Amino acid sequence: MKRNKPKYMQIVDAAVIAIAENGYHQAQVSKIAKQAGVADGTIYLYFKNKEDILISVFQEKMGIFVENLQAIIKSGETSSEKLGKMIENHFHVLSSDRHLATVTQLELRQSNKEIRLKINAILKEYLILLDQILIEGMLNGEFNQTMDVRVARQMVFGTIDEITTSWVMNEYRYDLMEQAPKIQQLLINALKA
Amino acid sequence: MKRNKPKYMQIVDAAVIAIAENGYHQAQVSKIAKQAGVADGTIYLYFKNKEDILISVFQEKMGIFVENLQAIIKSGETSSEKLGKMIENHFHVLSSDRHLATVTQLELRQSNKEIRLKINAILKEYLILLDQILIEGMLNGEFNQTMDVRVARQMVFGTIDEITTSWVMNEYRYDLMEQAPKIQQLLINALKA
Amino acid sequence: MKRNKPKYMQIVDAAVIAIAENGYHQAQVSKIAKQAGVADGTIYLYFKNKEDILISVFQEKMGIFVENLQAIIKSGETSSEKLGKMIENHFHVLSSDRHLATVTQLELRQSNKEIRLKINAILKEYLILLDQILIEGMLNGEFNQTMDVRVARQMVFGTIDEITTSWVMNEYRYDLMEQAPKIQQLLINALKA
Amino acid sequence: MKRNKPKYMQIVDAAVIAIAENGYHQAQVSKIAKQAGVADGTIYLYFKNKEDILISVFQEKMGIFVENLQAIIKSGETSSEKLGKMIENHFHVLSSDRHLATVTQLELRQSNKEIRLKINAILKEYLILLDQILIEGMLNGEFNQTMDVRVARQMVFGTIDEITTSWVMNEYRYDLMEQAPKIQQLLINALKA
DNA sequence: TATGAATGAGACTTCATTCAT
DNA sequence: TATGAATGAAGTCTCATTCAT
Repeated sequence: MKRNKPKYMQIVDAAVIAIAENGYHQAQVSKIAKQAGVADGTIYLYFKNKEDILISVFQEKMGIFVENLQAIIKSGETSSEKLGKMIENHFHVLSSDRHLATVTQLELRQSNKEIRLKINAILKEYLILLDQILIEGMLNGEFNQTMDVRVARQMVFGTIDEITTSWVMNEYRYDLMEQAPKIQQLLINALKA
Repeated sequence: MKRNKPKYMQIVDAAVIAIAENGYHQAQVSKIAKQAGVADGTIYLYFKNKEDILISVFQEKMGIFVENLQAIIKSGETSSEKLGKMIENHFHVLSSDRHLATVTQLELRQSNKEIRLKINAILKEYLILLDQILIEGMLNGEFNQTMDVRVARQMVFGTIDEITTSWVMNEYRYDLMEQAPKIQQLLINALKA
Repeated sequence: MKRNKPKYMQIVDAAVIAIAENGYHQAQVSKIAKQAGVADGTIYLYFKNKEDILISVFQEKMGIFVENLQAIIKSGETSSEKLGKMIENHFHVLSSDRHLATVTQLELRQSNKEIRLKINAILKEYLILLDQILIEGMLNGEFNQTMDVRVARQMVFGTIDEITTSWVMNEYRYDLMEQAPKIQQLLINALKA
Repeated sequence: MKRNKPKYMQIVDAAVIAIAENGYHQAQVSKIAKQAGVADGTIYLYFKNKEDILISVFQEKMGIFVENLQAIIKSGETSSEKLGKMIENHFHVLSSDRHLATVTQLELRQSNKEIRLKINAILKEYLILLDQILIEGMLNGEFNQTMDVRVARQMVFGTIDEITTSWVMNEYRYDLMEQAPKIQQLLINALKA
């Protein structure tokens, strides 16, 4: 299993840095290899092609969001609290790694449709967990029981994503974490029964 | 002024079609020229370079949104009604032109950071109008007077944008206009005093 | 029609020289372009890819053999004389253009199976004409009427080809044309009734 | 002496299979190693480089032809009979090992000029034996005493080689051995006094 | 002897842009 | 204005070979 070998994550991390610092189209395989401290050819012992690196970046990093969110869901609080914690977690992960934030919010979106479809498939796992929170809240009476879950999920994710992207495009000029309470309030207001 | 000559819009429209049909990275200048019925070189009599075509596409098409929204704002209804009409207008324009929807929601986002910054600058005009609606609603007591306008605007725009993008990625399988009332309800709920 | 434009043959001829002088695997597209006095990209206005250049080389040059052989067949002599003239023509064309001889006898044979299959298809036209001579000779009683035409054709072509290849591999050290009468005699002896 | 160690022939045989099954350019050292059941690096304990493997393949396999032909020459029959037996032997060896036939007739010819020169040097031993048969036949009056031995040899070898190559390119669709009598007749006719 | 992970040079092709007509 | 043939820079990936174990 390639993913367990040390160089796999070494290259994934190098890709994040290379893409963040050079931009998607200027992050040539040779730059990623140099950043990772390996030869160009070594990349291809761990990844099928350049596309595979990019998808792996998203996959590995998205894993952090998903794992944290799974823990949040199990935490046995109210649905509103879970939603709030999800937003905090999302902002926290990206606040702590600006390279990653730049890559996921700006650079990786420049990839072609094929890659973006694969990225979306990975994202789906995260969105399913979000749906869980929403449905749970509807069932336990916290959230509006007549709302359309898909639309609600798109509102929540769209809001989080837009806020994060703006923060990156504004070059992290303000504190992303500080935005969390305001958004929580707005979204919970929108959803509440 | 180049913009008033007939071939200017002819090329802009051709670009929308070429990009929608071939994808951003496969919409070479020669394809746009062919679609417009002009020679490759002619493009450069009207546009500085390829980037200039793409920005012009966004600029010309965004104008429709802005003009409509200006009319909506002047319509003298409640802020909630204005917000609702804005959403309807947004969905209506994109529903009526799937090529344009594909281009703005999917393809143009593959452009590099520089182009997207310019696109964002054009978008700003639209967002300022949205801010106007929100502030007006806060002043007249319809909306929560303590909310952060920027965050509220990002929620509204992020939600609209995410819903539209999902609709395009799902290949227009459902009716976008039908989503409007649900979103209006959620968003007005979120914002209301 | 690309083939009628002057640069088409210019590139084909440059390819023969570049391959003869550098060897098949060292005849990069950039070398062919340089030899032809055009930019690398210009090659791709006339040829689909590198493979297409190589096949075109064979096709265009093989045309000379075929045209000459067609004239020989029409010349109204005995079948033996036609066979003799075919051999002379074959040797004459390659004697007069050592670059071409090197390319067809040595270099082009290093190409992959796909290219070689296409080359063989082109060669087929030549071999069909050879079959015509043989069959005619069998019908008019000059050649053995019980022989297997395919085997006879393979003997004639195999002999010519082996002699030419040896001549090239021996770096043209002897006069190829001088070999013709000896081969004519042997082959006509083999075939005669 | 490396050649006597068991892994030497193991690798040579693996190379024949790997090249026959994958084609010359797709028979990477790693594939040959895998087919031989050894590590890539082990190859280099027995062979100087990849070229050395290919030449060794030809050398080892050519040995069969040469040994058989030496026995035929010693068999004390007429020169015509010896020539006939040579053809039969040639066809028999390749008929019995289609992998080998594919490799010698098609794949190995894709190698570069340098390798083919070395292969030709190995082939020379075989051709010298063929010359022996021809000269003997000329001296004892069976064959035409005025013919050019080199040309005659090229005719015989060129014919055999062309017939075998065609058989391989036609994917062994007909019986190679059945061709032998026809060729014997044609060639002996060509050579006879 | 044997392994196999790591190396790194090298080439085909695309496409935005130019400029002679 | 309009044309379109020509330009040429630039990047992904393969694979023979090495060498530490």
